[in-house]
Amino acid sequence: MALSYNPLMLDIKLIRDEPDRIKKAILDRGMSAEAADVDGVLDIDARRRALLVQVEELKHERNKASEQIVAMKKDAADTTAITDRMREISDRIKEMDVEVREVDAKLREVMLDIPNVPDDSVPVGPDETANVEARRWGEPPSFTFKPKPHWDVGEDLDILDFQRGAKIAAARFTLLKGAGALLERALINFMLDLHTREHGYKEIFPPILANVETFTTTGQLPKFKDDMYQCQDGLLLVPTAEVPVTNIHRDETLREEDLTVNYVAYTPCFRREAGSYGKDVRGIIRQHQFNKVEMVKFAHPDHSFDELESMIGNAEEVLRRLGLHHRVMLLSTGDQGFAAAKCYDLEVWMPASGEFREISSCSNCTDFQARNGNIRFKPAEGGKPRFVHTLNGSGIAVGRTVAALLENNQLDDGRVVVPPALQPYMGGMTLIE
RNA sequence: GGAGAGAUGGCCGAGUCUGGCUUAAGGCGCACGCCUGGAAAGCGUGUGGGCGGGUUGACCUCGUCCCGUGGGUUCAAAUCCCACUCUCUCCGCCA
Repeated sequence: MALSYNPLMLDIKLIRDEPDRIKKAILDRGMSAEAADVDGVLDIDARRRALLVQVEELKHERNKASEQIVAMKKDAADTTAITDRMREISDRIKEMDVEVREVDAKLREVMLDIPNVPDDSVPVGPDETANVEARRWGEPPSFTFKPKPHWDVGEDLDILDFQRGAKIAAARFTLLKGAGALLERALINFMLDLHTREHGYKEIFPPILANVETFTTTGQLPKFKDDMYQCQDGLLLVPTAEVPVTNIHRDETLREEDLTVNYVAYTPCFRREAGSYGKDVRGIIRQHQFNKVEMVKFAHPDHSFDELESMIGNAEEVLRRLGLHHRVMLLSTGDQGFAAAKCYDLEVWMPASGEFREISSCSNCTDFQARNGNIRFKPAEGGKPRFVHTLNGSGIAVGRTVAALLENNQLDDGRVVVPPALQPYMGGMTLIE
């Protein structure tokens, strides 16, 4: 009976008030006006409101008549005439309720195509060529020999086993052995300890299967269904901890004084990687299953962009402690995700290929996901609840960190140096050999 | 997997059998006011959210919807019917 429709991505009122700004944002992202139909949204929204006025008028009439019938019954009066009339009105209401529901569904459908509005500080451009380097840390290591790609380093040390990973599961699954498995586990613990003890995050271990509502809040559904592994009972494997952790406070109203809420979670992540068949076929850069430590923040709208700076800084700190050369890229309008208002990528140096590779991505989704998931806070001063801003970022991708360490820290004899920060997590091991 | 019980506002809890002055009783909590040297007690007032209209800021005001979720019956549903979800108790199975 509830006519309110929930998942809207952008604020419909914002589209009503500033349609031109939204249209510009869509073009800046390199999307076509057909792909994200602002005028269509406005049109359907107007129809919806006109319909609501009519049907609510009828409902008002019905409620009044109800009181009247009660009074008449008390006087033992004949109510046939009025009930007959109300029968017709009720039928009409039922029809219109159906119409409203249809229009709501239609509105939701077109709204789902409208992306978040990029922040003013985001460089405008069509794709990654317009990204801006924010800063760079360290120096690329120098080698007296030709550095091997990480898959060769790993296989020669017998710590990565691609053949058996494929035998057990499929291509893009890798078996970690011995010091490789230990390194993976050490990195997870190192990252979690860093973020919980020094960066003020609360540790979470969420479900790794989640339902459709959860996936809808963060925007993976309905648009990216093909990249998700689906299980029975309507559950899906999470592609990142962002999905379950952002949903912790779905349909909740937080207290303003509790913001910012900082969570960090280690989970395995599962991605079908549909449509990336040719890419990164060797090594562990692109896997169907990989481990990731993820940071999630629920922030006050006034501070969310400061929180984004702090979050990317927290991700960078992982690489600094491991001594890995890296740079931070501010993504352009055309390269950032659908839900993001602003996004930094953290890229680590890979000496074998001589390029930087993404190892973390930190986004401020402003109120985009919060509206979807109805995640709000009550202002301490009183007044209506407002939507929080949600942020998420890798802190960082574990498998890619293994790859970076194997390549950057390899010696000419094939052994790999364990960075000091990691040694306590590996039983004092200083060399993988 | 089997059997049973339950889900009502920030919380507790009545109402459901017997549909309609229920715009959900009562209590607790909270906020403000009175009282007080100050406090407690006492007294009084107020106390959710969504959507929409009123020339869209805020405030105000009017309407509508929300008693786990979704359908149905009816002039009218917290209340009757159906399906589903979740919680609790017991049994079975299990790391």
